[in-house]
Amino acid sequence: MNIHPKSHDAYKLLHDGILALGRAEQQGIRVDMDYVTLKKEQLVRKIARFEEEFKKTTFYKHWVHSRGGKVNINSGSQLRHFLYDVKKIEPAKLTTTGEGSTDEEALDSLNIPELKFFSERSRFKKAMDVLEGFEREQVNNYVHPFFNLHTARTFRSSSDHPNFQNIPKRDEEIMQICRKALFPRPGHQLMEVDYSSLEVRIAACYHKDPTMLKYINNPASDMHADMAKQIFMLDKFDKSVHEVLRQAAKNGFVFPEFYGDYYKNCASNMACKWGELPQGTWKAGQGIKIGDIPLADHMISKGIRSLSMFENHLKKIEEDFWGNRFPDYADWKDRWWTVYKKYGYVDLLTGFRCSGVMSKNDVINYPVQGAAFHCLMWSFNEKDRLINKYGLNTRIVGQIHDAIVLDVDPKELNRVIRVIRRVTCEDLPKAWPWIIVPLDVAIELCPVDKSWAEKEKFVLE
DNA sequence: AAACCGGGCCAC
DNA sequence: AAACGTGGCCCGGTTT
Repeated sequence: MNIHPKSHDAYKLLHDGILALGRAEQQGIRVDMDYVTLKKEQLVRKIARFEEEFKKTTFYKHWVHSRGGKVNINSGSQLRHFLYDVKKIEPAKLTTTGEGSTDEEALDSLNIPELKFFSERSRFKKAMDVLEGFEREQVNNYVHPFFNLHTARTFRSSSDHPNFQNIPKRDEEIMQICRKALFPRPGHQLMEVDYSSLEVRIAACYHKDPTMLKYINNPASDMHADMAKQIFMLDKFDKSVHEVLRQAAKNGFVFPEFYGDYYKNCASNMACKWGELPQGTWKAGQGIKIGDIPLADHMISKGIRSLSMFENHLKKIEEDFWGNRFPDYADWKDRWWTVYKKYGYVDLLTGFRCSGVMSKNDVINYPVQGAAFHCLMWSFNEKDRLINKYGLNTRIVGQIHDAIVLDVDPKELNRVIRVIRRVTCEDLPKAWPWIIVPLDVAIELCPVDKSWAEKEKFVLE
């Protein structure tokens, strides 16, 4: 892995970047330590309650008995041994080294109700870890997350102490607990600017697939809804009614396929993890409603009567996906792999070079992931330069791969939004002509003096 | 006691 | 060919 020897721009991007990121690190994000102290006390009690309930179960008592009285509730290997060696349950899922898995999904499919206390405990334990991280790293009520440009194989960034790039978001309750700790400076407001579907758009700059370019250029079109229609065999697709199916198609098929997954994994994952599909058994009456009909009945009526039939169905859809829908994208993947095998490296559109031992999936993913982040980095640098040039009180405080987080002076709000839209969506494509797709950002804003949990969509009037 | 590793889980 | 890409952190368990 190295930088393309001819690319001065690539050096400059990182040199400017490390300075701009350093200023964000120095700025920091305010932590409400009174809240952290109070919330930690509540969490200690909450975690203890789940633990007590769990310890009352016969499942736990058997576990303790099997070990002669000593169980560590945090020990996955002890749980694994008890489930798969002592009780001789067939693991629903294996780890990479072939052991029985004890992750939430695996435990769920064992249908052991007592384990619910265990998984609930884990959720709040996670929140506890995040708050303890903030507490440990704060100095005078500010955390200063580090942003590294020298650690990721893809030329992305990483963050640590504390990691600003993996604070819980999707589990609403856990998100609230964690993000209620983070505040702007007094009198200011936090703002997040996200590039919309950045990796998909940057991938299109490499492969230039006409169908994908059409999807990107036409905001009324919807690739994931189209795939949901095809996968679930629906003639018409009402997005508001079928949002669950759209998400299932997006997260269970389209993105995994882009990353290099294939139909077999997609089929079994979709059947149990996404879209509330029936658990592989395809029993009539199961699943969400399509009109008045449960999804399972709908699929059965279309001739998909079992998981293996669904697998075969997805196999055909995959062939159509790469063979007919995005053939130029598929060609690009093959070409890229051929180039790597011949020369031993692939070059990013941003002047960097990935070399070393890579799989085919690596070869198609690294350049996209890296170049997408570099778009963010360029915008970050330019925004930082303008804040300094104009002498604003607003500060950039962090970055999450395709998003910038700012601590905004409300008096400067309109100006900041204007500048950031111009920099991210207009100036960047002018600076980098290889960007042949429109870029778009979504802005979220917290009220003045409110925490990061209070983010709301900001709509330009 | 430190170093290392696998597994799990959070983010994009 | 290969079979989901990139990170960081916590934890238990083992090796050094």
